[in-house]
Amino acid sequence: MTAPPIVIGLSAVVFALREGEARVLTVRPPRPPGAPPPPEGLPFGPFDPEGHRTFELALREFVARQTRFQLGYVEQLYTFGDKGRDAPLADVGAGAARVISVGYLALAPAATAREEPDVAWADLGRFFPWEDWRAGRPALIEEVIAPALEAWAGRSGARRDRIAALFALDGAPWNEERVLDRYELLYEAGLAPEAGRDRALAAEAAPVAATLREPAFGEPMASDHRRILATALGRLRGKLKYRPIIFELMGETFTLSALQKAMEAISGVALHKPNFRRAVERTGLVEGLGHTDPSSPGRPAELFRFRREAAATRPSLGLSLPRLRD
Amino acid sequence: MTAPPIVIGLSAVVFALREGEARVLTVRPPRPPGAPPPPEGLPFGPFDPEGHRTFELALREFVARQTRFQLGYVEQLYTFGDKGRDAPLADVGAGAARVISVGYLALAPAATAREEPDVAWADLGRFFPWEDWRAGRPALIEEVIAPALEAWAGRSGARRDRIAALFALDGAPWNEERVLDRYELLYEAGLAPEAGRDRALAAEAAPVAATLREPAFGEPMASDHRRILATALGRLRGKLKYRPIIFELMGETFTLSALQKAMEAISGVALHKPNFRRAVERTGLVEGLGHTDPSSPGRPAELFRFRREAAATRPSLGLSLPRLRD
DNA sequence: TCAAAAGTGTTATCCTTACACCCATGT
DNA sequence: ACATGGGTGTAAGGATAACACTTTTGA
Repeated sequence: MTAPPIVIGLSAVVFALREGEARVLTVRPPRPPGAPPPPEGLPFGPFDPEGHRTFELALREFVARQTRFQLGYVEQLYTFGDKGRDAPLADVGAGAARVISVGYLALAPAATAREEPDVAWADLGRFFPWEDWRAGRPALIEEVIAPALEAWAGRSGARRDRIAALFALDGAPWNEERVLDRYELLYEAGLAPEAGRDRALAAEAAPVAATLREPAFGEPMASDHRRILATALGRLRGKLKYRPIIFELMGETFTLSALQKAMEAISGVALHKPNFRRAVERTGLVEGLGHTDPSSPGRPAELFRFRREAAATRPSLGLSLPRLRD
Repeated sequence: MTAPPIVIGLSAVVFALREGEARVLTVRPPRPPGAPPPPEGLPFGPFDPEGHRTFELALREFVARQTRFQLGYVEQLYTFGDKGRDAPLADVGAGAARVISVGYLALAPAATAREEPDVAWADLGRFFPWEDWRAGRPALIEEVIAPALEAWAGRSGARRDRIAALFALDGAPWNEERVLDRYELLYEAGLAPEAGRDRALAAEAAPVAATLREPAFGEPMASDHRRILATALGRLRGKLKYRPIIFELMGETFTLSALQKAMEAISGVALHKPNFRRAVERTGLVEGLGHTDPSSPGRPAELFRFRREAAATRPSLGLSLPRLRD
C-alpha cells in the first residue's frame, strides 16, 4: 500500500473590526491576464508535517507571511474533507492530491487591522447580506431569498418548514447563530453561486458562464471558503454568549457603546442599550477607568478596560444579548 | 516537492448507557505473547481518500466493521495534529508517516449496546475517576489529586489558581464541562500515565517501566485517545444544555427518572428531581404516553417519548441542570 | 401499614425586559 | 436652549432553587 495522496491545508478566518464594522481578512489571488478576476479567498496554506510541530504554529506563521501581521486569539473550527464540494486540488508533483482543510477562527484586535497589497479586510455583508438584522429584517429576505427558496421547495412541507425556521418566516424567531445552516440551505437550493460552479466541476464541464448573479445571495469565494466563513461566524456568534471573547476584538480601552457596537456588528442584531450596560457591568469583566473619551458629540463616555484577571477565574462568562424588538 | 507522508486517522468516541451508567466503546488491541496487555484505545481507522467521499461515511463504515453496530448521532470533534504528543505513527510501506487524527463524538441508543470480542463498553469512571460528583465531591480529589498537583505547582500562584479553579478547591464551583482542561493539567503535571510514556518516546528511550500507577489519575489509553475522550465528554456535557441530544442515548420510551439518571450519568452531577421534571416538561420536548412502566419498586412512573417534531423547529433547546448542593 | 419512588404546590429570589427618565457635553 | 448620546431607576414577568408535601404502588 502506497501513501495516499493527501495534503493538509490550513485556512484562517480572521475577524477584526474597522470603523465599527465586522470585517474578514481575504486574499485575492493573482489575476490571470485577460481572464475575469478570480474570487477572493481566505488566507490558506499547506501544512508541512516535517517543519511544523502543531497546526496552530503553522497557521500563525503563514498568516504572518501572507498578510504581515500577527494573529491574536486562535481556535480550531472544523476539518473539511468532503470530495466534490469544490474541494481544492493541490499540485504535488505527480498529479493532483486530495486536500483536507483544517479551518481556524482567529480574532485580531482593532488596532492591528492594516492593509497590504492583495490582502483586504472585506465587509461581512458582501458574503452574507441576509445576516445583518441590526436595522430590522433585511428587505432582501422577503423580496428575493424567500421567493427563490420557496420556488425550490415546491410543495415539500419539510423544505418549507426548514426555510421558515432558518429565515424567520411565518413568525419564527431569528436565530443569529445558524449562519452555516442558512448558507447550506442556499447552496442546496442551487442559489449560492458556488453550487453551480461545483456542479460544473463535477461534470468535468468547462466552468459555467457567470449565471445571472443576484447580489442578495452574496458574493462567492474561492473553493469552499464561504462555507468555512459561515462556520466561523456562527461559532463566533454563539461563543460570544458564554466566553469573554469579544474583548479580543477591542483595543486596550473602550467605551461601553463601542463594546455594544462590536457585539452588534458580529452578532448582527440590535441590542438594548441600558440593559446591555447593566449586563456587562454585572459580569465584573470590565472596569471603569474614571476618565472619559474626548471625541464624539453628546455627553462624553467613560472608558473601560477588560479585566483579564477576572476572566481567567471565570472563563465561562460571556455577554448576554439583550435584544431590541422581539 | 514530494507528497508529504501524511495519513488521516479517524477516531470515534462512542457513548452509550448501560444499566444507567455512562459507557464508552473501547477496542483492545491483540495482546502480544509474553508482554503486558496493551492499554485499550478508541475505535480507530485510517481514512482512505480514494474510497471515501466524506469522513463521516468512512467513520460509520469502519466502526460498523470493528464493532458490528451502527452509529446514530455523529459529530466532528477536533483534529489532533501535534507532534510529540504520543501521536501514533502509521506504517505506510516506506517508513513511518505522520498521523493526523480527526476525532468524532458519536452516541448510541441504549438498546444497541451489545458486546463483541475485543470490544467493550468501558465505564467512564475508569478513565476519569475525578469526574463523578453525583455522590458529592469524590474523596480522591482532596486525598490524592490536590496534594499531588500542589506539590507540582510549588509556589507558583498561577498554577495554584488554575488547580483551584479546575478542581473546585477553596470554594471555587465545580464546572463539569472542563473535562479536557483537567486532564491537560494532570498531563502537564506529569501525573497522567501517558505523560511519562510520551516523554520516554520523545527521548527515544525504551518505554518506561510502569511507574507506580496511582488509580486516582485514571487508567491510560492508547496514544492520545484519553485526550480525545476528554474532549468528547466535555463537549457532550456542554451540548446537553442547549441541544436535545440526551434523547439520542435513550430508548423509544423512558420515564423521567431514567432521563434524569441519564443526564446525571453524563454530566456527573446530581440533579434536583422535582425541578428537573418541571424543566423538562416546560421545554415541550417530551410527551407523556398515559401508561406506566411496570417494573421497579415504589409508585410506577409514567412513560414518555421524545417529540422529534418539536425538536426540529427549536433545535436550540436543551435540558437545564437544576443541580443539588452547589 | 410502611418503605420506596413518583409526582405536586408554593414561595423567595434572581434575571430579563421594557419603559421612563435624568445627565453632561458641544453648538 | 436644544440636540446628541451617556447613563440610572424601577417595576412586571419569567425562570430557578429550595422547601414541604401528597400519591401510588409492592411487600
